[in-house]
Amino acid sequence: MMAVAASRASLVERLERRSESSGCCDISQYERDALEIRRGARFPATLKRAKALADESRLLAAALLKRHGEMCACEIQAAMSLSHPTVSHHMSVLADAGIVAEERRGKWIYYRLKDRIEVGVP
Amino acid sequence: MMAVAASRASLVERLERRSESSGCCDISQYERDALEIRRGARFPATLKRAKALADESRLLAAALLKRHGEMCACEIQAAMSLSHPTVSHHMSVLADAGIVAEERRGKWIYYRLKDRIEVGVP
DNA sequence: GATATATGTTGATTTCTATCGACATGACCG
DNA sequence: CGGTCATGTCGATAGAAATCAACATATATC
Repeated sequence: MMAVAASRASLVERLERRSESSGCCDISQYERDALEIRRGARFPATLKRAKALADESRLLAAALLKRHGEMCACEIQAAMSLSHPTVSHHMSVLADAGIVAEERRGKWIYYRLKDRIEVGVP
Repeated sequence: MMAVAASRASLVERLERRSESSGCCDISQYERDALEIRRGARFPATLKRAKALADESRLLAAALLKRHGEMCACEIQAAMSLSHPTVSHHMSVLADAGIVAEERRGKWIYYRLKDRIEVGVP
């Protein structure tokens, strides 16, 4: 706690030194700025999509779906060369992030990419 | 090793069962497909960019840079509310992924967003 | 209803990554 | 040159996440 305060104090001084040479605002303005971005409508969803695509297997699944349009879980598993629980987990992450849509047809589960899934900077 | 072979064999059977109701290819075709995508020009760079943006602090830094155009390391640190080594590490990850450009001016380091940094599905 | 099959869930284990204190390096100034 | 300051690097630690065997649940068939 003391260490945090000391670190913040030295950061305040640093910002002040920089402000002598070019425009700069108060440390708490930066903090508020960050809070506003985090609380923005797009930030949490963007972060979630980025995390979902930040795994090799999951990005591969997305790329496969882009190529084939629609695939069954067993096909995705074949391409990933992983165990079925792992594939189930990964596809659940993609679905939860709004990247894929799933559809059950009897015993089989089919996946498709959704629209507007690119990760841009919010 | 034996477990892997048994698992793959059961997956082969599963793919065959599905192929009776709709088109399906051989397991090794899926494996080759995956290898081709991984080896593609865009896959590694896309994965790297996704990983870089998949951290709350780094996505925040990118969003701040989008808003302000250019920021000094100390300003980014103020917004992130993290220690300077952590900020240094994060900005290094973003630079390495080709998301930010850095420019040293004396003792100060300035960062800017690069063009075309969105993460799409390759 | 019993059995087989496809996939979801759980928990343990391993791997990966964010974080920071300490130290190192480079720029600036007197 | 010595001292100060900004940021890079290192190593240890804690937390997050990928992985799979075992178990659970849902669907299909006889």
